[in-house]
Amino acid sequence: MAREMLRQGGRSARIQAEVHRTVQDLLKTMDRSEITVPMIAERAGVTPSTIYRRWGDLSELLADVAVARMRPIADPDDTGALASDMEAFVVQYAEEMSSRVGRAMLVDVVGSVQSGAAAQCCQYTYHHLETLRERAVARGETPFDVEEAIDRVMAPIVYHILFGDRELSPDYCRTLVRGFFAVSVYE
Amino acid sequence: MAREMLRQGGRSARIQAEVHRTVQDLLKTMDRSEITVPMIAERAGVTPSTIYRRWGDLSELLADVAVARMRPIADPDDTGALASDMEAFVVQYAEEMSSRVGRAMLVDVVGSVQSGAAAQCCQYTYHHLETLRERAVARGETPFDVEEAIDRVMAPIVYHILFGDRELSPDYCRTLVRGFFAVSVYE
DNA sequence: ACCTTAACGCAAATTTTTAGCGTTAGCGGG
DNA sequence: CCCGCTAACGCTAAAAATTTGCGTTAAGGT
Repeated sequence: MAREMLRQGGRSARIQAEVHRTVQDLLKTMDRSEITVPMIAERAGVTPSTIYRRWGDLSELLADVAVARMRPIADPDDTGALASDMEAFVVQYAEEMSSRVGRAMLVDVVGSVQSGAAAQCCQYTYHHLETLRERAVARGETPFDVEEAIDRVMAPIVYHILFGDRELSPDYCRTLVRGFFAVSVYE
Repeated sequence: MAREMLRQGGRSARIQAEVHRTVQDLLKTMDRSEITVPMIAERAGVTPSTIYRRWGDLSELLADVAVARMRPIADPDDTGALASDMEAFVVQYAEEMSSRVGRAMLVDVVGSVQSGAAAQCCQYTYHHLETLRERAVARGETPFDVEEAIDRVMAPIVYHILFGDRELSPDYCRTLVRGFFAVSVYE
């Protein structure tokens, strides 16, 4: 997530927004491996050195853009019950992330050792699951352990996306969720 | 894994071995982000163009080296019982892969879209687990589902390594293994 | 309104990557 | 065992990307 900006407004913010938008546009058209910093700079109307100084290199920039895209814009859908809430959330997550660009985003985020992009990314999913949990509690349903949900449901999905060793059908996702609720094996 | 070599012996093989060895040496000394192709080429005694032509770019080369390093040299230890076999295997895997270079290897492998490095990598772990399963069957123990083991045990470990959101203590690994054997939730 | 300095643009210097071309040597056939 | 074919390499020049120095612009505080 780049570094914390000391100056958050004005020109600096405009450039960040423009560069982000340009990268997202390019990702629609071409493959991640074809994108270069000078290419982004030209389309965004900035000089390459600005990008290098601010983000360090291409992979950091891509990771920054990825976490920004993954930032939740809304809470998960409320379907009325915990099981269906989580099912919907997980299926949608798998669908988005198993796409060509989705996988690339995960790889970029995970590849960003610095800048805490990886940490930020899994904070987002943690937060979503926490929302589902609180919602369940408010409904009077028996809650669940968020960390266990990550291990039992999210982790397998991410694993298969990254290693590409298995198709991620909605059915498979639902099986994971049902297995999770069927029995808790922690503690 | 580069591309299939049409010529597998002689000079070509020597160069591959020398480049691999050089990369591994460099990874001990410096960070992955500081390594460059010309740097590798010089130390390995080859011209950079050779590396570019053969591996394409740095990330492909690093992924190639990573899978080569991850190639199993021996079967997992035989401790006499399935549960302890898997415990030992998983704890060792977590230890190796959560290290600085181990994590970098995973990232490189996962980042290598082409070349099937990712597929090869998870084939290795699949094979190891399959070995444990066959061994268990031979002993007359109740076998287990390898894919379920990947989902329930390996996936969480890889997830936490890549996102760095949790310490991977041996205790945590053992909890995963015990939870896996305590109950099967598939099918 | 003024001051400080983070962040930028520009351009030169450096490094990395690509591409052309001649040479070396692995491997199969005679 | 020797020969021919060509994959793979080395070398070099050109192209592209990255780094760096320095002057300029404009946030954000006083």
